[in-house]
Amino acid sequence: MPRTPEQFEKLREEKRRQIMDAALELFANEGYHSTSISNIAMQAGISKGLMYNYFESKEELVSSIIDSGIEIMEDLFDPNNDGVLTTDEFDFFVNRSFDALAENLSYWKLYFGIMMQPLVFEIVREKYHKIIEGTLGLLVEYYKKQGVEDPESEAFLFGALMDGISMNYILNPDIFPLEKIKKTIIERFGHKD
Amino acid sequence: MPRTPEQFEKLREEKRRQIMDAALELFANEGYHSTSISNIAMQAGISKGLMYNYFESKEELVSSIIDSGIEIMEDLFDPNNDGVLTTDEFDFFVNRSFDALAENLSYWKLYFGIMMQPLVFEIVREKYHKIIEGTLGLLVEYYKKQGVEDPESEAFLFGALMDGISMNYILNPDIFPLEKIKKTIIERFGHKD
Amino acid sequence: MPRTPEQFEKLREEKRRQIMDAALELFANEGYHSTSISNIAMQAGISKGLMYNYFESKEELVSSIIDSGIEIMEDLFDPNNDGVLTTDEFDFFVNRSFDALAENLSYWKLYFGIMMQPLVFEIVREKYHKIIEGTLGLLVEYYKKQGVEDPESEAFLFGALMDGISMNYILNPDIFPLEKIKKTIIERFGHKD
Amino acid sequence: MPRTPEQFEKLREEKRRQIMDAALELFANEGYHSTSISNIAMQAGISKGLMYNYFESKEELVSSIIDSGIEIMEDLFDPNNDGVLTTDEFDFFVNRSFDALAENLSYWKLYFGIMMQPLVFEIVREKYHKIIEGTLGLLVEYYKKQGVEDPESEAFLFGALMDGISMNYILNPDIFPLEKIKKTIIERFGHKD
DNA sequence: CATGAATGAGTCTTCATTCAT
DNA sequence: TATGAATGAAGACTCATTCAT
Repeated sequence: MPRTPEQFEKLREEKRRQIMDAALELFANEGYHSTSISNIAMQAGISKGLMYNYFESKEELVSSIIDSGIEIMEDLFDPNNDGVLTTDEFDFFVNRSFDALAENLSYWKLYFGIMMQPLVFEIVREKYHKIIEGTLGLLVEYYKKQGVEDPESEAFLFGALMDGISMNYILNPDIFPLEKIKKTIIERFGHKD
Repeated sequence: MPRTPEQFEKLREEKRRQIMDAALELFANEGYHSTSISNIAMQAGISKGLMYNYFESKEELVSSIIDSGIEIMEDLFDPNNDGVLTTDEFDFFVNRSFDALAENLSYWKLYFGIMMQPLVFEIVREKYHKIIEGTLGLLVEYYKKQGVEDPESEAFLFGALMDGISMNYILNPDIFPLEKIKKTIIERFGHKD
Repeated sequence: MPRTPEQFEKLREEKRRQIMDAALELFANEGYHSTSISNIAMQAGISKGLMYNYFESKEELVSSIIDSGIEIMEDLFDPNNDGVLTTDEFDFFVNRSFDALAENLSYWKLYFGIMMQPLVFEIVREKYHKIIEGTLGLLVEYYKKQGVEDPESEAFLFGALMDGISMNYILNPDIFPLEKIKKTIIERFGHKD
Repeated sequence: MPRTPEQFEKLREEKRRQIMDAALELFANEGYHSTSISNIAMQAGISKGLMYNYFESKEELVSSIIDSGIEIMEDLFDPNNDGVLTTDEFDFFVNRSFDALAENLSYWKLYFGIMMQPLVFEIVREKYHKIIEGTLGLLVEYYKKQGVEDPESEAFLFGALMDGISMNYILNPDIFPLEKIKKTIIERFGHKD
């Protein structure tokens, strides 16, 4: 009695997730280039060939992982989707960002590792660019409303700070005082009065 | 007309430099893994075999490049080496840091690219850690003197900010308003009164 | 309402034919090695696994296709099976051969493609050898009766010509003047007086 | 004391030839797809990797072999290059063609094997097409001069015959009466009076 | 010192075939 | 009977490194 298409689809989705999880773990901890398909297959408990039943190539695999991370990221910003950031939303955004960072350390390791690799994955970088630009726009509007003198620079500065904090936390999660920093950020970069 | 040992040493050093420059250029623009020894030799105008006369391996080559970058970095901090940072020295440090960034973009691309690659360059990372710790110490002292409430967090924050700015500038040197940001940094993170 | 064994057998035979047709199409147009079982299954509208229910292996599949083609070929020769070729039968043979060629282009593409592949299909080749030998014998007898000086050579020549024409027509069906050539053949190689 | 560029060039050319010879042998006897780079390297007495020092890919290798065969082929036709075929040249051409066939059996096996493979090596096929067209043109002129009624068809017929003979001889060099056929060809297709 | 030919382990990928359901 | 997930052996190709000259 053969499985129904629905059963197959469900199995496929689960296995896909399983492979992506295994791959993310390895990519994050060993680097994309240093992780072989063999490694991934072993970690996922499957055969080498099976990976290609789920992903067309190593590149599509990492691209899928990144994409699925992007979705998380998108939810982070402007939760009610009205194109405007309130102070409460700003606070929420900072808090949520760092929570997400701590919760998905592997993903962010991979993300930063890839973003800093030249040439590779221009596609991925383009996707991020769009998100970043959107966010920057939101922030500029926010700082304008807050009466900041040079809102654009302020937005850049804040963005850089978020990146820097993320990077430092990723490299040294045990030492970096994320919680304290979080508060400071909100005070000094959120409410401009 | 045999050359003196000194002349030999000088020639050797020049050739080493020449290879390192070629390699840096390629590593920064194409990535470490995507750059082959062949590429480097071609770019340096020498033969593949000769490279191994100057560097034991690809890894030693990249390690040497990083090391030589570290020296530049070391000179940046605490110029008079007295273990104390004055406000003028702080300003100077910020300015010099960003100038160095703009001047040696390739090197910093490589540096960030490698720092985010796990496992591979643990050795390199250790060297950096030492420097960072030293610098952090200096900053903490500085902020203490400036009467900052939580000098340690402030030092971390400042460090993260510097990293974040560097990273953003590296990824988008044409867009990122480095000069404006530089001034803001000095105002907001240098003089605490 | 269970089916009778005969119905089963008929269904089986139909499905077999369906798979063979799909495979022939692909083998002929993409080549044997470039055609995967997946491709064939897809083209035949069945699953990969089911294919193995009807054919033991890819090789048996192609072998079956060839065999079924051989049967057509056998009917071409000596229609009344008396072991002797009359001039009318000769004419008929030439005409029928080329008609069959034009009608089953895919099959002949496959046939020639495989015949020129060494080693792989020795078995197939042996079967053909037998047919060819039989045909050659018939032709030799025919030319003897026609009073040709060296009937054996003439038979070889005629055989080579038929192959050559087939090959050229297969490679360039649009350019090759099959109809004209057909007539010439009959005139120059059929009636020797 | 390093080798001079000339020495290197000479060594390279020799090794290239050595690899091509090994590959031709295998391609001809086992088929292109059934011959692995490993096989070729073993046959040539070199390592797998070295092949790629001399040829960019398996396809470039076979393409080079074919190209070098084309050169032989080109010399066969119209030896004095005046664009006109005399009866003597026609005889010479037939003789030379079949001599070349017998001498380079491996090459012609490969050639026919590849020509009958669909899709693969369109490039190769295009090169041949040009040669064939040139030759056909020559033949048409030749038959016109000889007063043949339909010179174009005659040229096609002759071309097909040459191909067919080649094919049959390749498949059965021991049985096929090449010498006799050669004479017959010249008599029946060379001198039309 | 200098060259580039040579090696071989390792990489990604394909695909005929098997098997649980 | 029918499905497609799973396997694993094999293939083309890359590249850091060594070595004869």
